[in-house]
Amino acid sequence: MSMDFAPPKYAQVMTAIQQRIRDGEYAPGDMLPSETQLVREFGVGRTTVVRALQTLAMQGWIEREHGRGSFVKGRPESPADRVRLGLSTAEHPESADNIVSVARVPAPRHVATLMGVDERTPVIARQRVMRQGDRVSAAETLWFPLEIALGTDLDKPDPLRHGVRQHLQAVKHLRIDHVTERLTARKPTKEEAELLGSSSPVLGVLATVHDPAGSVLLVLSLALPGDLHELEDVYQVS
Amino acid sequence: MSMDFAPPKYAQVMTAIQQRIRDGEYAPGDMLPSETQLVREFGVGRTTVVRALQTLAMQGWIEREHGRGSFVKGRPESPADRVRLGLSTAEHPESADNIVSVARVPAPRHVATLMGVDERTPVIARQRVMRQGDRVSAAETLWFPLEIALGTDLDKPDPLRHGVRQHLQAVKHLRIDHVTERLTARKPTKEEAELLGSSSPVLGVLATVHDPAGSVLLVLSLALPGDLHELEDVYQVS
DNA sequence: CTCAGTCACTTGTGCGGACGAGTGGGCAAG
DNA sequence: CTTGCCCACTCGTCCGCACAAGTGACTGAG
Repeated sequence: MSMDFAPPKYAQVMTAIQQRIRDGEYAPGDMLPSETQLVREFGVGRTTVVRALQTLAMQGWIEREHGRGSFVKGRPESPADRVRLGLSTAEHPESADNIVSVARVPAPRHVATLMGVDERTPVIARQRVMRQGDRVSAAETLWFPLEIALGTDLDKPDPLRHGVRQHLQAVKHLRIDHVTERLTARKPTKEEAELLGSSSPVLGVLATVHDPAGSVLLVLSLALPGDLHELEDVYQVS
Repeated sequence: MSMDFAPPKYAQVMTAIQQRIRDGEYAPGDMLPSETQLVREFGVGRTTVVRALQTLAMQGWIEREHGRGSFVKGRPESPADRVRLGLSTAEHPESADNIVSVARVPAPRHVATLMGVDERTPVIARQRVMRQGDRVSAAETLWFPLEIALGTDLDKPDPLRHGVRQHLQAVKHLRIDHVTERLTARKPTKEEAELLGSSSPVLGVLATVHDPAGSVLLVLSLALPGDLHELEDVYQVS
């Protein structure tokens, strides 16, 4: 007996209605069938229909007006689905040709500050580049506290085929919980300019990656040439 | 009889639990009282308790585990509460000393593209600066389609004491619904460099401001010197 | 004509009950 | 000691019902 999973009924009602909105059968502004009609159509109780509709309303698919009905709003805009630069960098797999250097170095001041350690404490610096065609499209340095890198391959110049995040999770059961990003416009450093082959302005991203307890797993510095990168963000005005 | 509003019971249960989490009575990781216990404590039906708990879970206050119980996660972090540069610019009141020029000019290419009109269509350009102490901390230009500016004071060089958003709302009942922002690093234009007194890299923000129907109310170009501005963003990793 | 009342319809909230399913501890057989 | 079963407890879902409250159209009194 396979007994394959049936999703709960309220979810079935939700996906059915979402599909009809996507298909244009229910257009924005239209009034949905009343709860009673949906009860009859799907053969479920009103509790179930109401739960489906209220969840859709919370997700922004529809609007409900007391005494009038439920109305289609459309596909919900992802609420500020900002690009997560720090995270995607930590997840990107490496290959042999994008690792520039891996070394044990004294922490520069801004990195030490973010890690909460003294300046010049030794840390692991892992420098990489991203390529777009034959042009270097980004230069990045990942800084790890020694105790994090201990026992991992993060301090070795071999490429991590599954990305930094996976490696930390698999080898030391360290989990990324949240990321703080600071973004500014600046001139590239000499090193970055050399790697990028240009000294025109870059977007500088400085991200601090934390575990659930708030400890710093790594600090990440990213230089994105302004002529190659644009960050987009859409948001609703309340 | 005043009959003042009592919030619905499920909301009362929610706020009671939220309060206890804020007060530390329920600490992160703690197991909440079971649904049955909450039913007894608040004197409501299980439906009501479940609805409260499920809503709290959706908002990120707690986690529910089938067969084990409900557990405190903590105060939910505001989900990517990004700085809304475009919107705050549209809301900022003006004063006599920060308006640089107001003129009718042909739309430059990137502005025309965003407005969906032909290049060189006449538009209103309203150029302003922001000051921090005695230094100019930002240069911005607001571009309005003629039909939007028509009948408003947007094309007059007098300061709008309540900001552009208020003015559009008050005079023409136009409402801002959503904003699209594109952000990059670049060199300032000659004009911007002159206003800013420096040609070091700037964060360039290009925001398109829409009404509920999707029409463009204005396009906004912002130049923020990189050495004065840093954008910060914190996000949770699912 | 105007206005208030009625009525059918909508959603909002709430209850009690029922059954399913996951978890974890205790207990007895092996 | 280990294994497997049972049982109490948890949350997940669903039902039918009830009443409150907002809306809008229609209707009859004035």
